[in-house]
Amino acid sequence: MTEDRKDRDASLPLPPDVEESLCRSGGIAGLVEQLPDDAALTRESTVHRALADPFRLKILAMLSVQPLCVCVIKAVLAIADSKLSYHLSVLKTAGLIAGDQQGNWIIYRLTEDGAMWAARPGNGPRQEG
Amino acid sequence: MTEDRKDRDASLPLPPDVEESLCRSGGIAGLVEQLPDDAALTRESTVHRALADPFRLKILAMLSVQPLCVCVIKAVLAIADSKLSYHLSVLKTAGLIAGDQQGNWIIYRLTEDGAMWAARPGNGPRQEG
DNA sequence: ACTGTATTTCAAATAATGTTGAAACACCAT
DNA sequence: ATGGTGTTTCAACATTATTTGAAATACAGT
Repeated sequence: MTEDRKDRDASLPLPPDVEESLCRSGGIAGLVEQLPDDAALTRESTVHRALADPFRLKILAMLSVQPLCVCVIKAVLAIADSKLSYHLSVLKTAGLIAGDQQGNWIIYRLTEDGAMWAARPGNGPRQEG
Repeated sequence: MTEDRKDRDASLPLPPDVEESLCRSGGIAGLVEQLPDDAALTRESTVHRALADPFRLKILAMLSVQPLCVCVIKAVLAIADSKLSYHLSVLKTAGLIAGDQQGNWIIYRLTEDGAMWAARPGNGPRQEG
């Protein structure tokens, strides 16, 4: 399929170390083949963006303990309703949490994805090292 | 130390399910104790922010194969020099990559942290399922 | 229907991040 | 020193994310 794997490096001058190991990787074409496709990268960057905020990480950590209604989360975070709602919507849109209505309340819980991202090195209770 | 663990939930009305399991978690105070501290959350959100971009994830994936000079990364990403430099600086600032000068080139590689974050579910080569 | 509580939505203001092209810097070879 | 190549920095601009307070929605009890 790819006709000229190694030839493509020939077009640009490289430091010796890189040239050698790149050659072993199958040249630039070989390197590219080992990368995730763009859709996967976009999907993953979306999750990271959703996790790129301390409030949201804290929400995830809380839900990691147990499902909670908004009012408890609000009591812990001590932020305005609308602000909390915004952060919840970011997490929900990213597919990390889901809310189930129960009477007057909405109880949020981790989704399968959310649980996967919450259970991660550096996410243990309290400081890590 | 914490004098009134369970009393604090008494102040706010909760859905029965949440109230019960929250009680088992030691009330709101008990829940809070299980959360990472703010410094840890901030630190982690910083890493996620650095990973919240497809270009940067692709760079990380590339360096996960082998160390590379900027010109090779540029050839794969096909973006302007200054743009690439910006994204490299974000990753470098987050402590995920480091650059070693070698003659005219700068060769970037994953740091220990970078390798840890690059080796992650959903980061395998090509689509995941 | 009406009230009260829990939560979300909206639009406007602010802040943070990403992009661009030009200029600067660092290094090697001459 | 000069010139060429690889890479970064800068400032202006464009885009996107976050915060805020007010208004809206949804539900339960009366």
